[in-house]
Amino acid sequence: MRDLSRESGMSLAGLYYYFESKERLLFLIQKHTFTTIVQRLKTRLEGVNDPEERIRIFILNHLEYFLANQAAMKVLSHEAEALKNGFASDVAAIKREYYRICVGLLDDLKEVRGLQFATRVAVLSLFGMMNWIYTWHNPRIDADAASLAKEMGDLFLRGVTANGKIRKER
Amino acid sequence: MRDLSRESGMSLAGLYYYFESKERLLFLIQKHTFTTIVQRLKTRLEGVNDPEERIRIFILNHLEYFLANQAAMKVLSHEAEALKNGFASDVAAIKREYYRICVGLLDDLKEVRGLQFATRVAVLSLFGMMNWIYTWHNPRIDADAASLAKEMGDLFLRGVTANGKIRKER
DNA sequence: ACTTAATTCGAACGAACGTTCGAATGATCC
DNA sequence: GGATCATTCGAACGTTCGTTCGAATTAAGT
Repeated sequence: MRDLSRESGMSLAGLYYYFESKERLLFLIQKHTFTTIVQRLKTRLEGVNDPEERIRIFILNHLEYFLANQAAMKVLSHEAEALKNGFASDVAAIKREYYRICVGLLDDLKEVRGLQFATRVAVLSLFGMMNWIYTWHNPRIDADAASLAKEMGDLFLRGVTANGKIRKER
Repeated sequence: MRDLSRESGMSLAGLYYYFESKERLLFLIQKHTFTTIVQRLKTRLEGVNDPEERIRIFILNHLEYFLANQAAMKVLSHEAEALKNGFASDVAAIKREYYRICVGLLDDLKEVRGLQFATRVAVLSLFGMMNWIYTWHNPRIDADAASLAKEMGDLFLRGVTANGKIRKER
């Protein structure tokens, strides 16, 4: 809170005039963040019917937000379980909705293509892949969200062995 | 430190007889953990030459350790950057070695199979996939390390669209 | 101009945390 | 048994943190 006070220019006591506690402030940030991500995702998915393309949109939407707000997402990832029961359930509901959307996208792909895999593990692996980015992404070295979304999409959909195979004398 | 004191049965001051600071204790835990993982991996890789099999061993080794010490790995993931410069470099060296091993495994696969993909992104995506598990794995619901290693290995190597395709009337 | 409400802040409180100190206890060797 | 060293601990110190309080300042309405 003292850090926020310094950075925002408002006194420590002043912050408490607007936010009744540190926990409630964190709650508001989390709620706003996840609501925004879900909302943007829904807009982007409108009118797109191809299951694979929809999954790629999901990945791009997620990565774009994460990289645009990297510092914030780092905090949110770290404080994911910091909310006490009263606040936690509200945020958990939004997260669950987001999770369910991803499950839906994968199940659609499964049905259309006749695939067989554990959806839960696939979804959570995809989240891991995307969320972990806050630990390593360096704007000076690494590509932007669009490129990374393409690469991670290829990886998730086809794996390392099925992408960009080049001819090889044999 | 007070938590450790309570759980271990030794007094708070007693802990400081064995560990000169909280930071040094964290350093020792991190060093021991990562050294153990690397060491076990090297042993398991001996005598295995098939590049794909070697990657599957890497994944299994990682997941087994993570799930066997889930609580500990949760802390280590959270405190990854908590060490001040003096301690950090030592741990960073081991982590870098571990990272380089994984890069080597993927480059081998690339060469033998004539593949083309960004190794850095692939490795870090794989780490994300595996490390994120501490946020969701529930022993009562989810499979054990061996099954998950198989699933994540399939996913990483072939993606969701190339595994377990079932016949479908069309 | 005066009242009322909204906003802002310096200063402090109480709890938690990392750490230290000196004394007590236990073990070892002569 | 006494000297020496290792081990253990209760009690505290200094700092940081989340939070509160009362007063000061500003804005709004009549």
